[in-house]
Amino acid sequence: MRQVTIYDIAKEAEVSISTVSRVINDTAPVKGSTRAKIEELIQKYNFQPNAMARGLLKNETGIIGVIVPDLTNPFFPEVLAGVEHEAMQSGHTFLLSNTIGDYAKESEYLSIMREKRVDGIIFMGGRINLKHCEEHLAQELVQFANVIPTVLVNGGLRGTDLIRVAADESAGTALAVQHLIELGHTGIGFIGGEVHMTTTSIKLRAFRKAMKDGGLKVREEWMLPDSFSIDSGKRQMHHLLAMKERPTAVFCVNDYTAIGAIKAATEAGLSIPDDMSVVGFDDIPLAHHFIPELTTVSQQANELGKTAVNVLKAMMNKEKVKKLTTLEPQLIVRQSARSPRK
Amino acid sequence: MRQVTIYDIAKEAEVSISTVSRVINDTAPVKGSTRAKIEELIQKYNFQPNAMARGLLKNETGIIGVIVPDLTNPFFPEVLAGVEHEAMQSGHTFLLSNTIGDYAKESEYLSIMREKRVDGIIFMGGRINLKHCEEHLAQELVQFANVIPTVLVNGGLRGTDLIRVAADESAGTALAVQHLIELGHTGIGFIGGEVHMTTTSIKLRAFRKAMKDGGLKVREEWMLPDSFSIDSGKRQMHHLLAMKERPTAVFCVNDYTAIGAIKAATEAGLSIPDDMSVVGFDDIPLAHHFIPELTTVSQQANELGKTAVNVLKAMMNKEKVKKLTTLEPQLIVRQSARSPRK
DNA sequence: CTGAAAGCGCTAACAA
DNA sequence: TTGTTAGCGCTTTCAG
Repeated sequence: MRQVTIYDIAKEAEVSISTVSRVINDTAPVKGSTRAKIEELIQKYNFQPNAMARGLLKNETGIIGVIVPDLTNPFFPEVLAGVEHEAMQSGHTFLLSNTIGDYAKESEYLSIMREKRVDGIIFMGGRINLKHCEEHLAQELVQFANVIPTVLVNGGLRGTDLIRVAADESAGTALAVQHLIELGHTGIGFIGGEVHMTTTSIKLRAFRKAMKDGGLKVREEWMLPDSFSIDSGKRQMHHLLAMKERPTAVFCVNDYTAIGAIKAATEAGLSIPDDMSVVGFDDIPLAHHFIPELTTVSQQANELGKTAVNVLKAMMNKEKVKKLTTLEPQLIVRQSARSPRK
Repeated sequence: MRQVTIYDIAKEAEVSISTVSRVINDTAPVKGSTRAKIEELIQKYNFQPNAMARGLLKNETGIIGVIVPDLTNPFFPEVLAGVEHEAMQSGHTFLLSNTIGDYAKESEYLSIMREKRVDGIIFMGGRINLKHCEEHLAQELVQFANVIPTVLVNGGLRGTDLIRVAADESAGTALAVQHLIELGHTGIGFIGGEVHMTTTSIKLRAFRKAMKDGGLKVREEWMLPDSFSIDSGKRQMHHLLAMKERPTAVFCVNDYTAIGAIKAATEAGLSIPDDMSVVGFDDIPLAHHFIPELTTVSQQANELGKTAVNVLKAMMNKEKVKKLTTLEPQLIVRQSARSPRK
């Protein structure tokens, strides 16, 4: 089914294609009667100009590429919602790619996005979360960013000056740990995350600092990174429960691991928060509805998405933008943490 | 930053652009030495052909449009993951739109997708879930589908013969209710959903039928539709708890309402499933990790996404496809439902 | 094996 | 106010 083109409209209206183009884009005055006739025809055939043809000429697509590591982790849809809201304002749509942390897939998508000539991309997860990113992966992204406006969300590439938007995870961690300390906890554990990823090492460092600032000692055997899944939270809580001495509270790198930890503790007969306090990170929508409701740290995922788009738009307009835009996390106090039993 | 074109390559290689095109697409034999030179240049400049130019010519974009109602409901990311997996196989990418159930937004996105000349779309939620869809909304979609291959997921438009892929929600509901009946429940309530939406009316009807088949009477005051949110689940459970006579089990239209219902009951001092059984629908990832773990019905969201793409691809290849492809739901027995107390 | 040329659908000078 | 024309970057005959 061939779609109708500007030629079809022009022919039937007995004008040139330029005139049709003019009424479509309202780019120059057109006589009322011809305009009316053309508009009627556009209506009649439900004509939509071909974005590829236009894009080819104007060298833009109206498409923003978004690369996320894991759509099934509710944090990302939340960011996406923010991205979409903001993108829509300016008539941008977005091309989505789920990389499941596979670097090859990231490369592939990067390549596709270049072919498609997206107007800009927002990159999350994968290589930009690595403490030590392989040189060729880093270079690939740098080269990409040389050609297409790029913003990295919650990550970065050391030694490069790619534009970044990030929540201050260090401050967020401090908030959580301080809360636990104020509640009276003295033995606090750390669960989840992967040590080779910056999002974890940042939290690890902030955790140690907050403990020290609070006059507390960190017990190395209670430092239990693993991964970001619910199961890893469970696993490490089991681990903890098997010890003769346990912390009275744990900080988890995200809400998933916190949920896992609570699950494992509950199954083992503990009551959260009476027998142990747990705080999470991210404030996913379910945190509010879990039993018990999760005390956690909000990264303002939605805001993060909006901000990323706005920075990206500024770049697309060739405006000057800050290398790093930081969002302040907030502590969300709910039910999963309270003062320890005497 | 102008990107390099096929002309740049041709010039430097001292050949015509046709030859370059040939090596890119491997569409005709090219002398080894020239091919080598060209490939080297492509490498050197990191040349990527402009997809718009190619698309304009071949009249295809390699893009699949996906319209979803609510990204923050975990059911949809799950479907998307399936969509993506399958789309990738054939080199397709996807444009995503979140409509938050806003019909105007649906229209807008439909229009954008036509402009962008996507190769096909997958439509979920919104108008195709309405029991009575306004004529102009229906017509808009029908016209769209006339021009661009379209598959509707878990919905439809009565009176039209648009291609559909859907989980058998009726069978799924029966599975859940039968399970409850086998467990020994005789008083069963129904929570959540909106009566003007087919996904709800289908479940409502199947619920009534299953009750009847099981020799049970449905109590109208226990039929409590509302919406699909966690809060609506809470609200209706409160409602139920305030009655002098209550059911011993409730069927919820989705896992969100089930979670809400459990939450409200727990807060009111009941213990689930000891004091009341609850079954959900969808089997979102968290169903497995909630406390208690949710007994629910899986719609095979991931499979739904894959199937939709495969049907769509068949349509794009002008193959004949079935009007309706059905997926069988499965009962997932976990902890939130058990036999009632004597 | 390779080049010339037409054309995909549209916009934007430049004339008229 | 309108038409003519030259591309945007690429693929694909059709001739060599």
